[in-house]
Amino acid sequence: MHPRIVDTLKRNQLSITDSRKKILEMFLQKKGALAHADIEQQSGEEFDRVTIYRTLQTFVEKGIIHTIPTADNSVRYALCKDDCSEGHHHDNHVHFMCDHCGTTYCLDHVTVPAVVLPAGFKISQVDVVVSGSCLKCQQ
Amino acid sequence: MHPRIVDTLKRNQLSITDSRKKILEMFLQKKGALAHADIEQQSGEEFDRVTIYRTLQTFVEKGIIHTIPTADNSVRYALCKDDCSEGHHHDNHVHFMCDHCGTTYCLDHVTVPAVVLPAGFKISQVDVVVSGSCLKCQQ
DNA sequence: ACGCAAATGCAACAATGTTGCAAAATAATT
DNA sequence: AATTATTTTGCAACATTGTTGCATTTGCGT
Ligand SMILES: [Mn+2]
Ligand SMILES: [Mn+2]
Ligand SMILES: [Zn+2]
Ligand SMILES: [Zn+2]
Repeated sequence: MHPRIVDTLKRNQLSITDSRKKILEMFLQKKGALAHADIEQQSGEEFDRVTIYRTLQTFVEKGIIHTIPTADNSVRYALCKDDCSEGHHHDNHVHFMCDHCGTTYCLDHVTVPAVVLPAGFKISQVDVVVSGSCLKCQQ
Repeated sequence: MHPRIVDTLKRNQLSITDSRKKILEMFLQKKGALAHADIEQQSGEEFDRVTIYRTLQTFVEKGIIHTIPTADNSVRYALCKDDCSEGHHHDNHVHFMCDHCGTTYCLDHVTVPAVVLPAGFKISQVDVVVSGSCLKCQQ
């Protein structure tokens, strides 16, 4: 088991349960975005669907993972960097989704560009989601 | 009835039906994004849910409307400009969704900024979706 | 007006997500 | 370590969203 797991849960005042350990481990290993369905498949009947929904919700609230908007409106999740905390996400990087294999990447080193809007719009968050083909799927 | 309705349908080789006329009229009047649910409510039992799904699908394919990715992963649609055509959308403008009232705007005059990705990623589309509070909801 | 092609409505289904509540697991206390 | 208090889980039931097949209806070209 990944050493950071128990640590992360404790730091966020979450009790250490099997499902939380397992789901957090998936994110630490996979190193990419996961959808609810991915987790359900990979865990293979081990946990109830509802538990997975609630665990993901909790992780998002605590700033452990963030949601990723995608062009096809499917919900994906990925690990946050350390500076996210309860109710305060700072994941202002670009996301990429491969049209071919569906893999979703957090491009941590590509920050979202500044956007200038007409007067009257107050910006709270800018999401940039790029689609195309990824490294593996280049033909 | 809006004069452009029949024209638009004919130009796209679509037969003129009640549901298509009515749904297209909603987009021409509303001047903003519509969700499937909005259309269902506004049309009030007039059409079957399935017909609305199929009409929206057809309009997207023909380049009459485009989908809008949102931070909360709900599906919205808005009118395309005239230069979109069957299978070829050119709606590369920024979208704004108000956290307060939920209204979604096409900011036609704000083009999406260029994004530079690490080598290996081939870009086919960039979506920028901004959240915040809109003109009406400014406190 | 007629016949063909396309669109619609209905039913049935699938996928995704939410809620209430009793049982089980975890954490805190003695 | 045993007991109690608190959280979390699993289950069932339900809601929402979207898809598919097929018979019926509608629109369109002749
Ligand atoms: Mn990310
Ligand atoms: Mn738009
Ligand atoms: Zn790929
Ligand atoms: Zn608003």
